[in-house]
Amino acid sequence: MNIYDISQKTGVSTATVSRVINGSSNVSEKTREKVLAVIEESGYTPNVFARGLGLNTMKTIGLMCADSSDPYLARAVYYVEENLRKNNYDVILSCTGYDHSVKERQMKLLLSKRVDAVVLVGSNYVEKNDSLNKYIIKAAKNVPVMMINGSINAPNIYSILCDDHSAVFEVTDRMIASGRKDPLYIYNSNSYSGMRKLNGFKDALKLNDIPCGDRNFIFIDSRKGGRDVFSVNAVKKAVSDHAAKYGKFDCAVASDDILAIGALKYAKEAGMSVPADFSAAGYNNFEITECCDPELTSVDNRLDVLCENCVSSLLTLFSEHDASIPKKTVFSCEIIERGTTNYIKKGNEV
Amino acid sequence: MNIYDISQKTGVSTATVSRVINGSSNVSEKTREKVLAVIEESGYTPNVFARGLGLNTMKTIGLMCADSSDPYLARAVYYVEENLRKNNYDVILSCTGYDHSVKERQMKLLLSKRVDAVVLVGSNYVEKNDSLNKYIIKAAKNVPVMMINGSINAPNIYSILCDDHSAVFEVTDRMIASGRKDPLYIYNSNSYSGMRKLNGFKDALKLNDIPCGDRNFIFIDSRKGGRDVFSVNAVKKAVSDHAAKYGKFDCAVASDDILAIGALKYAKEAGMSVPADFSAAGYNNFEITECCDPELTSVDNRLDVLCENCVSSLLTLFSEHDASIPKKTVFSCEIIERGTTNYIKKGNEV
DNA sequence: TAGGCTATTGTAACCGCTTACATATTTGCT
DNA sequence: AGCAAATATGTAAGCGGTTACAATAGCCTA
Repeated sequence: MNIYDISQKTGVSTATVSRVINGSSNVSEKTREKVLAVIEESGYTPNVFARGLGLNTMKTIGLMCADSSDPYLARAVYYVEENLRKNNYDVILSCTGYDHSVKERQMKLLLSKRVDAVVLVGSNYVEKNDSLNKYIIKAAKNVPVMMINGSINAPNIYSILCDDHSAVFEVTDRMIASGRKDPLYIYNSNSYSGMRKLNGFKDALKLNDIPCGDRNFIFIDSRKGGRDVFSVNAVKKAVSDHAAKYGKFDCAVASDDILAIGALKYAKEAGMSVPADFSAAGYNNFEITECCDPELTSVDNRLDVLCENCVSSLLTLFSEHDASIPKKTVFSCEIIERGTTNYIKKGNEV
Repeated sequence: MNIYDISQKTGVSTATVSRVINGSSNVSEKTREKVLAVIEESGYTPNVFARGLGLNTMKTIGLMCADSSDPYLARAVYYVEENLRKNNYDVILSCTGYDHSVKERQMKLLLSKRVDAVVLVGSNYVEKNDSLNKYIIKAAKNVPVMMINGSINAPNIYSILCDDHSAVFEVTDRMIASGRKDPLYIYNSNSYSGMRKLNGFKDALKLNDIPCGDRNFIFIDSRKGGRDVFSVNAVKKAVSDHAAKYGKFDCAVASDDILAIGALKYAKEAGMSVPADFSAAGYNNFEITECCDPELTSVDNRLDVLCENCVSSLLTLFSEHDASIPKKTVFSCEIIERGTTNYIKKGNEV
């Protein structure tokens, strides 16, 4: 069943059938109806390969992320897919893990499928001289690259970010304003956005004249070892070990909700009450924030907005030949206050 | 840059180049090397559309699920994608939501892309006379359909399940054995696996001569209303309302960890201590089980095993022309005991 | 009614690859 | 050396669409 069969059944040429299928205006109403009727009746579907061959596009975009089972990335994948599908684009998903050589290889595969664009989400493509980085820049010559929460400054690469720096700065600053003197920062990634968060914390300490050294940081590499390293209990142990070495802290700011919950668990076991003795704030504002007692203050980084923006930019790029979209778009985050913090300076007022 | 260019540069025919690319054995070693060298040097990539046109396949499978941001489904998506990619298959992801007409439409789209197979995950395609059901059966005539945690009995449709019935039965039975007299079941789906879980609970009550009526069930439809309905706090409220109407319960079995955590939150607020006065068990065994205090007993349903099996079955189907794989494969679950239950009959022994 | 214009339709080349079949080259034996 | 069989390579016909260009039909004006 191909376009020729349809043309035979209707008594018109394949060109006319093609015009009907593609909604060309140069077809008489009578012919259009006749053709559509036959197509409907015979259940004919155009062959995408043949079409792709001619047009060299298949309305498909490649979506790369390290691990689509990570709650944050899973949500990003969902939003991007949802928005693209609404616009009749398909998504080829490619989970790469965190190894750069794997990422590079899989991106090559994606491009060999002639995707119309590549979306990189939650990426840590930062190191300037990294081979992956160079490859991405090269690839962008053929196909637009959108980075969600990542950034490379090169032609045809666009980034969409949330203002992680400000968010962590603000969280930390409020923590200090509410009377905390000794903040701990727990982070899990040295990606582009990971670094921006880290600097937000450092800047807040600096601005408040709080000394800042090794004792103020715990790095837990969520990319290595999976759930043995990154689970709530693993984090609890890490915080506990850190405190054994450096002494107690009165609050924790974290780059992910899991980390903050690990810290809270440590605090409780150490006999501190929350938020009186120990305060904590997470990041991402996932459901898990409702699971602990008291509930976790967290940062909502508007992933839905970022993803929507990513897709609409892409569509603009596709629709207009010389369309121009911003190289970099930054959205602000929102701090969601819950029971693990008492930002209203309670400590000071009493 | 196409196969013809390569053939010109090497001085052989396009047929020979094609043979080299596809690893045909009928090429002399000398020619092969020469061709590979030119391909490598020129960075040539075969056009997948042209190839697909001839072969009518693109080594791509369609993966449908309701919501890839749901932790359970996200994990399934990840495992399936990972295993397929290892074997050089791409995955087109299609998130459908829970509306059957949308599912049907998107499955059509997937098939129009000539995917080599469709994987349906976490599906509730059960009602026999449903239009979607009929459509899937029809579609399976053209392309194999694998169902993970779903089942339709028809040619070319294969299901891979975990034994949800036994798991919930066992959880409930142990609950009763440890002294609980008044179990509540909270569930969120009337899908195929949802029903099997529900029946596991009912059977356990029956076997233990515990009366079983409306008061023993809360249904929270996770498919409607999203996080307003399905969040921990929403569940807490639902359980609280239910208890207000029917009186207190001494334990809860749930079809998802979130539900169990909601119940625990209710119990705590109602002044009960866990697990002395109130016991709970969840399902899926996600990280969230470590977030509550005490930690949540849950069922590990071996999603990784199911997904791996799904992919390897698919590969068998593709590789051998008349391959035969089981119509239905059932894996058993594992109960992970944590602090919210005291199965060792503590209650009785004291 | 011829001529000119526009709206509609048809013809056929092209997209880049695979592969059946035809042809050329080796190889192995007598 | 001569010949059959095995191996290597080439030719060209699809695969199923899209679309530039050509052809035709329909309509209006002078």
